[in-house]
Formats: sequence, structure tokens, C-alpha cells
Amino acid sequence: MATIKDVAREAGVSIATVSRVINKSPKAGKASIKSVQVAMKNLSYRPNASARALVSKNTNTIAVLVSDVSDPFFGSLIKSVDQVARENNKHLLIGNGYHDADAERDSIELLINSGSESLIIHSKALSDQELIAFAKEAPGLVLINRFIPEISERCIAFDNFKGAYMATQFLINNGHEHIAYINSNHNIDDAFERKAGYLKALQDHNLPHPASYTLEAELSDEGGRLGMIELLSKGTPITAVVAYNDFMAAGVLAALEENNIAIPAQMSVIGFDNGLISRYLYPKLTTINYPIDLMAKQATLLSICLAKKGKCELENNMFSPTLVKRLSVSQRNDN
Amino acid sequence: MATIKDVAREAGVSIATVSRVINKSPKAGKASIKSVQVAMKNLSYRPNASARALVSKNTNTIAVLVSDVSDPFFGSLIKSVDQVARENNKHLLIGNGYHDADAERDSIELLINSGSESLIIHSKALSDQELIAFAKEAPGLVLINRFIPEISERCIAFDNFKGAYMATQFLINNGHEHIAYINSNHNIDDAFERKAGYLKALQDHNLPHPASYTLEAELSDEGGRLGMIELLSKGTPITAVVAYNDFMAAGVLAALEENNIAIPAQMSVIGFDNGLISRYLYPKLTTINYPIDLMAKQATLLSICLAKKGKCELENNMFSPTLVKRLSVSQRNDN
DNA sequence: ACATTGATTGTAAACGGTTACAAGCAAAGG
DNA sequence: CCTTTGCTTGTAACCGTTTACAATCAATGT
Repeated sequence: MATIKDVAREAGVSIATVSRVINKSPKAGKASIKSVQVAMKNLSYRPNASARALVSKNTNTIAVLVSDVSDPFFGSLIKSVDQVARENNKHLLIGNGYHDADAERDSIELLINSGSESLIIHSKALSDQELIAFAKEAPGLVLINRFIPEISERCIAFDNFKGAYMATQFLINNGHEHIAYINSNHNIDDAFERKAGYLKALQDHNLPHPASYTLEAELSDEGGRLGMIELLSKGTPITAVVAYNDFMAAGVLAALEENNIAIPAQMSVIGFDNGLISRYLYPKLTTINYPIDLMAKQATLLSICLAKKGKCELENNMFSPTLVKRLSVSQRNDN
Repeated sequence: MATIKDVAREAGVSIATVSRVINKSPKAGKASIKSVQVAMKNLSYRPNASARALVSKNTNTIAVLVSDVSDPFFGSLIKSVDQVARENNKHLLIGNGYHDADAERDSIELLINSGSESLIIHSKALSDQELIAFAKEAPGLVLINRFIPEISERCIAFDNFKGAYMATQFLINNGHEHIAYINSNHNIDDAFERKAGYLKALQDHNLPHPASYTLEAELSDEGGRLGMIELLSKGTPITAVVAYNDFMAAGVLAALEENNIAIPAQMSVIGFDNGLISRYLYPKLTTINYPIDLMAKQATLLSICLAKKGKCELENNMFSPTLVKRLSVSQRNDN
């Protein structure tokens, strides 16, 4: 692998001059530029990124921590980050937390150690304290999908409460009075907030919300399926279900289909996230849009700014849900 | 940010000693280890990755190029790479090619320049020549989902021909005689090979395969939908359809549903990839499994080995399709 | 002709680590 | 008591860049 010295020798100039033409410094002579370019081609020279980073204190890298790359939700997140990274000529470093505190911690350590000046962190398993400590260490660290008051100016969050409230209210507006909620059994804020939003909507409309209308299941389609079966088995008089997210909704649909319960005629179902699969389910799933792409874009911009200047204003750090009407919800059908 | 010098001063030892304890060298005294560890804690010291990489000529990074992170197919690929990366304490650098030659080239350049010693490249838009040139430059470069004879020992590929043959044959075995194929309009080997496999299966069974049974459409569910509508409009007497992949199959299902054609009773459909959505479609999609996770694992292992030793044997570089029977195919129904 | 200017160039000192080598030192052996 | 041995330590060179600074040199102004 040729180094800058080799190029300098080949071109008959000093390494400083080579460096200047690499970096398009204005103080490089025309003749030198030519000969250096020729030499670089000849030797198929590539500047050593580590050496550059070492002296310039800039790795040109954006690190992203997600729970699981293979989930398209996080895929969209990363894609958005990539798009703004590309505009800024930066690389993407990826870490997976796998919904586990130890793995999340290890990954963040790894990412910080890698020297990325920008970090976009999606952490659900770590405590506020731990994240605040990391934030202190890394000035370019931004939290996505999480809100911690002490570092609010570095959080890009989503209003889960409002989302679940909207979902529930939409069912109520469609005449449903007995509405169940199948929550994730992950012990995270999102689950608490969504459940709270669901309950508040029912309370605001003076509708029943016994404990039996709510249950927790594993965060997967199978969890949703099992949850729906449990609801059915207990004979709860529900006509609609709010699912924690689209995957769980998919399980709910599956359970209903197995039991020959027509959707939405006999049971309405609403999901959450407006994820990839929601469009492919049958019937097409009515759901709550989670603008993860916009949020990721914002988070990346913020992170880059923070890494550069240290302090940045952000116009908006709380994003809102919107309703996506498709075919899994209908007017209540008295029978 | 504290450097090794600060730690050395704080601990009252030389930087060499600090370096030794960082790297767990056996020739570090017990007392020194203690004091250095204390000093590191106090200063919350993090070794500078660039400096380490510079001298050790090793960035501990695996670079991955995919077409689009937000597609779960590539999400699975990356996840597999991550798992073996994690075992080897390496980071993941991600690039997106967006199915475009220029973007692919730029990304590969960026990734090589970043100094990753291992590269897992999924490139469809670049020519063999260009990829061979990159491979020459980067000893740890491995191609996934592509086979180039000149660098066969660095390719992990999939037998697309066989996959499409299997899909078609499965339909034939179910009594279908008029079978259509909706191909991707991307000008890539995968599309040619799958079409060839489809045609060969029909030929081998002496079944009709007029040009009108085959068409090309955009690689998306919408493309599949449009393709199916075209087939229907032309009044081709088909009873089954092979789709280029699961997304296109989803579009095919949608078109059939819109036209009240029962699946699989009136029309059988088979997908390709066994991607995330195939399980969620209605009816659940019969498809061809593409073991991208295994392939990615293998590719990563190979790449790490190549980066370390330069030459490696690999037991298997051509992976095979398998059939995933679900509910979108049935015995032909004469009527 | 000479001082001044401006453009171009090279020298050398960082950047933050790793590691070969030499040196120090205590324990063990004669 | 002196040598040898083995463990621990520090010194200094090096990795491949960037960049401040000084130096060179031709062109310009007077």
C-alpha cells in the first residue's frame, strides 16, 4: 500500500505538497498538482484514513445504535441517517443492541471508542443515568425515540401516549365500546406510555377499561396471536383491539383468522408504527404512523451540528403520530 | 479527552507501561496494572482508535455494502455479519448502493478508503471488471450474491437458476401447465438466471412457454401488481405464476384479490426469497428460501480469514434454494 | 538596481498510540 | 560477594498524515 511518501518521491515533490493537492489546498502550484495526480494514479494511492483521523481529530463517521438491523423499522432509521451522512461525506458505523442492556452498553462503548464524533443512539434497555453519563462523554451523542429531561436538547422523541390515544379514539369514534389493548411485555417507557394513552382515551369517553381488557405478550407476531387467543378464551365482550405494534397486530389478525372471526366486520384491529408489513397484511392494517425517517433525519442533523459546534438549537424534538386508515377497522356492528 | 500520556502521568509510570496494561501484555507488573487501571478510571480514558489503527495497521472494522438497508433482506444480511463481527470484536461499517452503479462505486471507494480490512460487497450494478479491480486492491474483499469466475474463491453465491427451476417444477408437480413468470426489469444476472430456470423447467416437461407468459416489471409490489394485471388483461390461460421475488408476489396477490380471483383455488402463486413479508401475506406465500443469513455468515468468516492470512479455503461458495410450502399454491383445479 | 510582495515549496513538529531494545533490579546460585 | 536469570520498566523510533513556519524565487514597484 503506497503512502504519501511514495507519492512524493514519484512526483518529485515533498509530502507537504502531496498533502496539499489531496486536500485541494489553494496553495498548491499547478505543475505540482498535475504531477502529484499522475503519481497518485500510478501508485493507486489511497490516503490512510487512520492517519488523517489522528491528526485532524475527525473520523468522518456517524455511529448508529439500533436494536436490530433486520427489523425494517430500524432499517428505515438507518437509511435516513445514511442519506444525510452521504450528503456530508460521512461513513456509517452500526451497532446492534438486541434489546439487551449489556449488549447495548457494549455497543455504545464500542461506538464511542471507535472515535465517531456523531452518535445516534436508540437505547431502551439502559437507564437514564447511564445514558446521561455517555452523553457527557460524547458531545455528538443524540438519543432517538427517547426523552430524558436532563438532556432534552439531545433527544428526538415520539409521542407514544398520543399515538395510543389516537388509535383508541379512532375505534371509539367508530362506535366501539369494548376495546382491548395488547401490550408488549418489554419493560420500557413506550409500553407504559401507549397503555396510558389507551386508558386515558377510554376514561375520557367513560368507557369500560377493566384489567381483563389489557394484557401483555411477547413482542412478536406470535405474542400477538397468543394474546388474542387469550382474550378470546376469556370471553371478553370486545369488538376492537389496539395492538402495541404492527407485528403484534399481525398475530392478532392470524388468531382471528384461525377462529373464523371476520376482520373488520366482527372485530376491528389497529396497529402501531405503520411498518413495512402493515401494507401487506390482510386486511391491510389500519395503524398509527411513526415518522421514524423524519426523526432519524432530524437526529442526524442535530448530531452533526452538536459534534461540530457543541451547542445547537433544534426547532422540534417531539414528533407526533398520525392515523393511517386502511381496512382493518370498521364501524361497530351491533349483533 | 485524556490521552495515554495523561494516564501515564497520573499513574506515575511510562506510556509504554500504560500501553502494556491496555493491551493486557503479560509483561506488566501487578502494581503497575493496578495504578494504571485506577488512573484510567479517574480520567475516564479511552484509547484513540485512529492512533491504534495507524500503528497496528488494523482498524477492526468490517465494511458491508448492500443495496438498501431498509429492505429486510439486507437487514438479515447485515445482522448475520454483525453476529460474527461481534464475536471477533469488530465494528460494522455500512454503505448503501441503492441499486445504482455510481452510488455503488462511491460507496466501495468510501469503504476501502476507510481502511476496513474486511469488505462484504453486494454489488449488482458494477461490472465484473470493476469488481475484480477492487478485489485486487482489497485483499479482504468478498462478493456476496455474485459469482465471478476470475475471483471465484472470493464469491459467495446463490443458485438462482435452480431456485426458479424448483419453483416452476413445484407448480408443474401440482398439475399446472400454463405458468407465467413475472421478472424484475433490473438488468442483472439474478433476473436472467431465474428466467432461465423457469424456462428450463417448462422445457424439461414439454410445457408451453410462449413469450406472452413472461414479462418484466419494476421490482416492487406495485410492479408485480401491474404485471399481473397485464397478464390478466391479455387473457393468457395461466393457472399459476412464478414471481421474481416476494415483493412482486405480494403485488400479484393484490391484483388477484382486486379481481376476485381466489388464491390458490383459481390461481397459484409462488414467490422467491422467503423474505419477512412472505409470512404475513394472505394467503401465506409459498416461496423459495434464500439462505442469506448463512451466506452472510460464511462470507464474513471468509473475509476475516482473507484479511488475516491472504489465502483461505472455503468449503462451499454456492448456496442452494429450498422450497417453503405455505398456502399460495394448490393442485390445479380443472374448470 | 533593490526592496517588496505573493505564490509556491519544503522542513519538521505534532497527533496518540505500539513495540523493539536496553536497562534496572531483586532473587537465586556458586 | 559476584554473576546470572528473569521479571519489570522506560526510552525512543515509528505508523501516515496535516500544518505552522521558514525559505525560496519570480514578478512588481520605485
